[in-house]
Amino acid sequence: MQLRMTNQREIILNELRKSRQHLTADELYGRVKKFMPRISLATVYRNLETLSEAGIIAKIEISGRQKRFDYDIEAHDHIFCVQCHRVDNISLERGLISVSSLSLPPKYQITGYRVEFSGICPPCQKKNRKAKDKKIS
Amino acid sequence: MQLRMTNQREIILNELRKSRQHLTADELYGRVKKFMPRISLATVYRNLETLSEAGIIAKIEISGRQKRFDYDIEAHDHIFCVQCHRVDNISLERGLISVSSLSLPPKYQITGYRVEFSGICPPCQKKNRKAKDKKIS
DNA sequence: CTTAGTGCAAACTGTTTGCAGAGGG
DNA sequence: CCCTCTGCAAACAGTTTGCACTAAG
Repeated sequence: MQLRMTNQREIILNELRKSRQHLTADELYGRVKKFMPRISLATVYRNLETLSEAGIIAKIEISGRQKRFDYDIEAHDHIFCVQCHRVDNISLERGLISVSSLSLPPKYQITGYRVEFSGICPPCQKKNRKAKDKKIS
Repeated sequence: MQLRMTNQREIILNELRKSRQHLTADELYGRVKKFMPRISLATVYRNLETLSEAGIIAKIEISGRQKRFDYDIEAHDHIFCVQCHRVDNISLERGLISVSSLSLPPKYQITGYRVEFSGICPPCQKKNRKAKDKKIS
């Protein structure tokens, strides 16, 4: 089963890459629709799945209800905003953590690990400051 | 708004604690129904939400589609099985990772982090071995 | 008594799937 | 031409919610 570079697939990939963000399927759907108004959400889902299986993009499972997709397939970690759920990359030294950091090693056959920071993103910090100012005045 | 210790709440809490596992809402529903056949799944969801808001249990967001709930509210990390999605505790030295481990520090106001190992759990390893043996013979 | 909690069904969100037709290679 | 991909609608899984009734304190 070989991949075809259809118009919709190309636009989806382009939009994800140029966004430089970690978008959900429906965020991407919104962007892609501007170029291709008749595209269906199912097509976006199917392509994101296909592209991530092919290793062209990465599917990331982060706290929150929706899956997000990453244009960057290098191993790296993420930080997400607890308020708006935006996700950004962080570069945490790989190798800092290893199986040997585990006391009480589980009898699992380890395949990997993920580190996920949480916090408040700059835009939300700004929003909070404004809201607070309003309250006071 | 104060908490009442209802019968259903007590059984849910008991079952989660005595399981020593990280159960999903419907796994717990199945267990609780044995004692209280007319309980509704919505009640289980509501109570898990309430109990975790009250800090009596912990809600954990791990890879996979369903949320799981943890009887242990101490800060600790998890490992999950990529095959059966079972979740277990791991003890990773807290303090190993800190904001200062981040090169290129994001401008986030950091609130925490989670580490999630993945692997194949002992029962699944066993299952795999059996399946393989069958194939060969 | 008061008001938090319950059971039920219906709504909702995010995602997947069956199908008939379109279009890439 | 073949077979992957598409749009559409319907199905699905997990979770939440409105409502009238129940029961904890």
